[in-house]
Amino acid sequence: MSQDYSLGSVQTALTPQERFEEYLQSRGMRNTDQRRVLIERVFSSHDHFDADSLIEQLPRKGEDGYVSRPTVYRTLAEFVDAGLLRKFELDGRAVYEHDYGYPQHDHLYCTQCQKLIEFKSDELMQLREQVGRAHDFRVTGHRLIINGVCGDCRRQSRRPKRKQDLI
Amino acid sequence: MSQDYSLGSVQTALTPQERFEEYLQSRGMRNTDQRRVLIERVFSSHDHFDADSLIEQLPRKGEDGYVSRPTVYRTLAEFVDAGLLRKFELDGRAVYEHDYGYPQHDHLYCTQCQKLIEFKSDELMQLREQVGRAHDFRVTGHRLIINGVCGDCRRQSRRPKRKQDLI
DNA sequence: ATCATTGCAAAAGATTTGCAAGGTC
DNA sequence: GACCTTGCAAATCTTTTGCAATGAT
Repeated sequence: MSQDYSLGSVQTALTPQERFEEYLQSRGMRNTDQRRVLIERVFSSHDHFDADSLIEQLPRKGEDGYVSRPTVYRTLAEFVDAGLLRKFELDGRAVYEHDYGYPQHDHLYCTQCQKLIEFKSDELMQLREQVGRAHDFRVTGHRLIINGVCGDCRRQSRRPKRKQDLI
Repeated sequence: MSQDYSLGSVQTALTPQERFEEYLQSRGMRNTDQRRVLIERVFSSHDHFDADSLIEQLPRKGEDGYVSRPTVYRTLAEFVDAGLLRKFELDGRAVYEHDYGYPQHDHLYCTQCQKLIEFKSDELMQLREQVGRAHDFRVTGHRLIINGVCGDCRRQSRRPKRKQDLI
């Protein structure tokens, strides 16, 4: 039901479920089976995901616990609104990750295997404030993605080259 | 025909037009009226733009110099390939900016007026290498967008608050 | 003459919306 | 019972693609 916030988590009083309940009540919104199914699924593992991969993990149409595609999109937007998820764009599609109870970080993106690797940098936070000051700009957030090739992919492509492979 | 590369430009031997000619010839591709119209329009000012805003600036269907939408998309992809333009995503759509003869930089994005402000940071370049090394990752590029509110927008919203405005 | 390029129409992919039916408080 | 939420179907928005006609070398 709940999940582990290991790697660098932050002290949080409420579970995502509880936090979302609060959010709903404060807005006169209602909790439903679909919202419960989604928050359960979304917070049961700490992977990055997009709407499609989330839907793949959910019960199909006709099965118990099915949630329609529009409702998935609507609910993901609510999770972002509630501060539970963070959303960003990658190759033209929306990608989501845990926000609530999870520290600010950025990503390395392997253009070979599409893997996202998280990293934290305090210097970057300083840098963004400094740049903001220099441009009369009130900074509220940022998004940094460093592209390249991860170690695994580099090792895989470095297979011994025979004569036939050349040219 | 040509344009100024003022603000922090880099020494370049060829105009974008010439550079593109080279690119085309090296690939057995042909130059056409459409490609000439587009390169002329794209490099006549140094703004960021998306496909739609570019098309708005071009002659309409029936007029002289018209370029169809698919050709605009195809040609923008060629410009990116040729190293003339850089492409990135903003709010779900593709945005282009000059790359050829223009130095590496990043952006402040005003979430109020959608303005993009360029800035350069050598520290960021160092930081990205450092992070790469720490994660066994060969860095090939990055994209940083700092969000916030620009000075103009802050001043506009800071209108004098009278008693009635409060609460 | 050959083969790249264009414009058209249509497709595709991701996300959003109108609305009647159903569910929650 | 009031009204929020859902699922469906369809719309939207941006970008891409198949293909026959056109154009460049």
